[in-house]
Amino acid sequence: MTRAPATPAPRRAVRPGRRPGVRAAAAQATRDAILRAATRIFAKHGFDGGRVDQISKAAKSYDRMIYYYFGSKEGLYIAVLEDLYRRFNEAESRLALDLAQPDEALAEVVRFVWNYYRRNPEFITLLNTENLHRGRHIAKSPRAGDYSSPAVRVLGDVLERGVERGLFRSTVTARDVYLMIAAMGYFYLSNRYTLSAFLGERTDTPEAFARWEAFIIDAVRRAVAPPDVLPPRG
Amino acid sequence: MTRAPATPAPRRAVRPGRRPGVRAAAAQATRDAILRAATRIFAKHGFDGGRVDQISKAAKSYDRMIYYYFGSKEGLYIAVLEDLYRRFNEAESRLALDLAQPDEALAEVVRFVWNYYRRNPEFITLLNTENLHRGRHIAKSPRAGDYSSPAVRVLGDVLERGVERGLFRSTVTARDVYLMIAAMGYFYLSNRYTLSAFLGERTDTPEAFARWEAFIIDAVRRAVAPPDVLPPRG
Amino acid sequence: MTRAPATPAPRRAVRPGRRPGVRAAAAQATRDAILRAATRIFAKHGFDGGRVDQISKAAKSYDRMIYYYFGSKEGLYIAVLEDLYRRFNEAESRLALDLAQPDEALAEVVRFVWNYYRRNPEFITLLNTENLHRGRHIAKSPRAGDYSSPAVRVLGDVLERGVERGLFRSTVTARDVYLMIAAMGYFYLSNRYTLSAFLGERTDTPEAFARWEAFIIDAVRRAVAPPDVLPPRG
Amino acid sequence: MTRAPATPAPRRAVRPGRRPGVRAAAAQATRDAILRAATRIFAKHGFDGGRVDQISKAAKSYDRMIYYYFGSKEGLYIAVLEDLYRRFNEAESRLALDLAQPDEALAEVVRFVWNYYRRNPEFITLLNTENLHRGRHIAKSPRAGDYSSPAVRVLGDVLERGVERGLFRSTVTARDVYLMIAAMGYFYLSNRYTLSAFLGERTDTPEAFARWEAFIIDAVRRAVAPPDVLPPRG
DNA sequence: CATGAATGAGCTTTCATTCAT
DNA sequence: CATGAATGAAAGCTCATTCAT
Repeated sequence: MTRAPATPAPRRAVRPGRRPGVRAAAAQATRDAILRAATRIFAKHGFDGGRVDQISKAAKSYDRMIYYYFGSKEGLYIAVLEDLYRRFNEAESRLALDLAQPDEALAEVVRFVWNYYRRNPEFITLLNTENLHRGRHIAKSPRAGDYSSPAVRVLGDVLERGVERGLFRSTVTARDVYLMIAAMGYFYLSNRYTLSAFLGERTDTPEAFARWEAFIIDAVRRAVAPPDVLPPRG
Repeated sequence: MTRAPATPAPRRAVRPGRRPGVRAAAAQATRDAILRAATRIFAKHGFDGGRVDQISKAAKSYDRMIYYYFGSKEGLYIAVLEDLYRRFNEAESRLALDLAQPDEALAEVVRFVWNYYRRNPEFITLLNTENLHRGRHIAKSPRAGDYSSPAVRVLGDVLERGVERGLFRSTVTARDVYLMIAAMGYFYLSNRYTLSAFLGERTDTPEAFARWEAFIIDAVRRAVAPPDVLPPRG
Repeated sequence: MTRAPATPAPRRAVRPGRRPGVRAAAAQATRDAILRAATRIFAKHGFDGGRVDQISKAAKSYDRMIYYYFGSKEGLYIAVLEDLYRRFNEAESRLALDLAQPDEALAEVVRFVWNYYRRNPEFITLLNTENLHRGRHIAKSPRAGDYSSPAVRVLGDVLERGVERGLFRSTVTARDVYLMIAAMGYFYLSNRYTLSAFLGERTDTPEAFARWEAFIIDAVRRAVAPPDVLPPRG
Repeated sequence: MTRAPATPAPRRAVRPGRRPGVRAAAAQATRDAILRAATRIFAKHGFDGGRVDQISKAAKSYDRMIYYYFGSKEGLYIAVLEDLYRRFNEAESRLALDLAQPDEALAEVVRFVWNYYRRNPEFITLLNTENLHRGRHIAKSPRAGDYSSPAVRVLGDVLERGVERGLFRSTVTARDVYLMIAAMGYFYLSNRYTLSAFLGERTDTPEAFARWEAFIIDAVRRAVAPPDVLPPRG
């Protein structure tokens, strides 16, 4: 008989409608430890480079438990991605802006995104890994559709208010501005190692970071500034 | 251990100071075929995910030849990166701009970078892979220092001319503008798969590409526009 | 990336149209040693019970070589079955009978089958294992159709001659007689271990074997004897 | 080693000398469900191929219960074999023959065995599996000796009566006739999958089954017919 | 008795690499 | 230079079994 590669049904740690007891809490702890370890190791080595036993060891658990809770290496990786998206969305949801000051609120969005990337470097490497795989794994997640960014909506409110007050031009979309913010922060951090070769200088000193943050804010403010402030071509 | 032994001295295909004969030409062809195949496969699967025998098969050669020419899987990967940088720098060097029209020249730089990324998708995935590994491999390349971007210098010339003519502000650096251009193009293409989940829309249609290119050009023009055109904060 | 379970193309040891050199001969020896070891071990422990590393060790080779030559455990098992059928058919083909003495020739067929089973116990256990799996593996063999028994044809000749001479009845088919011969020999040997429990006696002494052989011959002779010799029912 | 520890004392479901209560009945049901599931799965996949958790799942119970009731996988397998023998012996015991008609009674025995095999295919595959293991498991059963076949005794009576009446020859033993009956039925069913390859025809149609049953009956009648009816050799 | 979690050995298979013509 | 065979470590995954409520 050949081995059946069909992934067995993985256990969800806590069943709904049941108060978790001591056992269940311990189980949840095991599951969480594996998930955290996997996040770290997949972020560091990618999906192919991340070894199952490295993860289980880092979680002070056993290979077997990975299959018990997540069904397969891929199942674990998908769970890591889902958790990553969830945490990012949660963080974005907590973003509280003063809409009365659109220009400052805009800067605040930039700072939020930039700082999130800086404080969660695994966010970047995991997304890169997933994009290397052409989104194959996240596509398998049943929750793949739930992850549309709250920040884009918030940013839409900010822009709208700014337009009303004549501070912003009306021809930019929240989507494009959000992408710009994300791009400038993400790329700088994501590609810092190869950038050194291209630029011939350090890009990861506190001063360099601060300078780049200021540059992003400035560029974004200019991008949304009313159109008539731009000089004619030439 | 057979897996990671001391790397033996790899052969360079064509020894300098010797006219290549028929044999040497065949050898060069083999070497090139391997390099091309490796570029494709490492770009698709990453360093860990790319299999040696997949590469040798794709090159219609043999595993053994990879070790003959490149010493090891890592040696091959480094050669791929060097070749990648070299080709990119060559392309940048061919960039001919009309400095008499700084604003148009600036847009031309954006278009060049954006199109290079679009036409060479393996450039992006290979750089991402290398950054995942924290630049570990390219650091081993003896030619690592040679790759500072010609485009940054050219862009410096463009900006300088624009400032002279009062078209650009004098407080932005070529480095920052170049990073901005690169970031906005790179990120959009690199992260297209996960962006779908975040944005809930296609980002890879011809129209979407055209729109984003226009947005980048506009944002960059605004970033370098004289400072006094920006409205006061509020 | 998930592991690709697709079986790679296994090597045939000696390519046609090429005189085997020293290397090829050694390779063939390796392949043969694995095949022999696998025959022994699958016969002893079944397909599931037979361990890959047990086989490679018994063949004084390496696990890896099994995959090199046979692609997978299942591929090896199929090769074992093909070899088993081939050897049996070859042995049957060598069966030389004196058709001038149909009665003696018939007994000779019984002795041949019985002795083949006795001398090749792995033939029985391997067939049993394959039948446990409902013929799943042999069905995958491209040579599955080539194994119709030569002995049935030979037996047909014997019966025909006997009928002509009035020694045998004309209403039995070679197929049925062959099945009878095979059944009585095969079952006795195949089930000898559980038969002990049923019968409460040894069935594997030389005397017991000789007695059973004589009984089969007698029963088969009676089965083909002319119909009018049978007494009426009662 | 966790894999093959000393077998702990398994529980018998219902202790003798105690009226089973509700709990005991539920326990018995669990035990029976496991036994039935195990019979099915060991019959289908053999001992090595049958998975403990496949069995517990099929029985809608838990792995743990198998160890509770049967001590180990092997203990369960032995229980399956014991149950198999017991049921077969019970069925044989229910065999009621009209000794006044020995010839018909003989045919009845053939029909009984043949139909039992046909209706209980797991009987065959489980016996084959046990014979593959050289009777290792059944030898461990404390009840191994109790299973001598009632049918052999009954068959002895039939033959004796037939001899008295001059219908059968006196030189055949009940054992040999029983083996002949068993062999011809068992082999035909057990080896049906590989027989297709040898014979190049279907062996499992209703017509083929009926023909073979008739052939067995005829062959057995001829085997026990008085010796003088056989023609001289030639 | 039932049930979820834990355990660690061992399984099949794959990998990068080297040997020997 | 090319090519088939060999090598051994290690990968992902599964197994029977036990622990602890």
